[in-house]
Amino acid sequence: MRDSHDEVRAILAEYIQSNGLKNTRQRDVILETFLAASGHTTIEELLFAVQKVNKAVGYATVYRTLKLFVDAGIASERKFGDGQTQYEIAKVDEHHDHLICRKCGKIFEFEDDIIERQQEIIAAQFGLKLTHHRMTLWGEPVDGNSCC
Amino acid sequence: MRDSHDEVRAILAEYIQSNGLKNTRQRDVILETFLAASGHTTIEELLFAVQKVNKAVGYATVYRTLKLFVDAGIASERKFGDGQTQYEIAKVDEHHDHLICRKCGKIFEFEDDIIERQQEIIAAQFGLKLTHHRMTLWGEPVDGNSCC
DNA sequence: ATACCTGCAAACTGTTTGCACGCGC
DNA sequence: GCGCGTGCAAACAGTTTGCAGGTAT
Repeated sequence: MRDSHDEVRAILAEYIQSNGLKNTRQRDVILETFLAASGHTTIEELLFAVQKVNKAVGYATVYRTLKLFVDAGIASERKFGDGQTQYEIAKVDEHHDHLICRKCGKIFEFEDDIIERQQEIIAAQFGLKLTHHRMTLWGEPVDGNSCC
Repeated sequence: MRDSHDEVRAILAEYIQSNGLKNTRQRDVILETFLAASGHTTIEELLFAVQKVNKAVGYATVYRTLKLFVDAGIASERKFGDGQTQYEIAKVDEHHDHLICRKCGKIFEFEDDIIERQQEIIAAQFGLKLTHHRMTLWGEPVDGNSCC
């Protein structure tokens, strides 16, 4: 955990340095908050958490910083169609999809080779080479076997 | 083609009647435009097409009418994360996913039992019963075997 | 000192809603 | 005539951007 976060910090530091950007208090706080959330977070959630440390930070800075994170390759955007964009820590060379509990909203990540392979077959049937995909499942807890 | 559209018209007429709603010129035009598009359409595209027939129609009416179509069960909303909501003709008891060509933007529909079954297995592994899902694939044409 | 960065507010996009008038039944 | 529908504009939510002043290097 520790070292994976350290790796993320290092990637960002390197990106900032080599692009002539600057380290700032705000970016530090937002990064730590983002890492602490360690899952799927929205701008709003991040902003509120960040404001507990630094009251003056506004939406614009969080938006701009998250965009920076995406550019630096440490975050990726997800749009589940519920309005707000979700951000998660980008793990290089790891792809996963999502399963969302409709009751508690919890988001699970998974990866499935059978599906991935099947997707390539489907794309090929239409004469296309699969570049990427997005798959989201929604489910409800079966009684007595709840996730929440 | 003809009869499938007629069926849609009938469903809407029935819905309008049994809910004390009214037939209007605008709804007719929007419905016919929607059917003619017969694929994935945005509010904007619909509006422009509708305005060729009736210049006065505004966004609000198209939005409200498409919402009516969704309520009536003849249209369904799709959010691909590119900003605008897409609408397509709802086919009862038929589910499909989408494959989008990154070059020409063409949207293909497909259905795959292997994937559907696998999705249920995955949900079950997390203690959830799959309620619905969304899957979108993006691909590029392989040279000489283009879709566009 | 020179960029870059920040905070604020204003702009923007896609969508929804309040209201006065119009029209279907 | 009653009530739903329409068109317009204003309101919204999420996000982006311009600007004046602040700060890291």
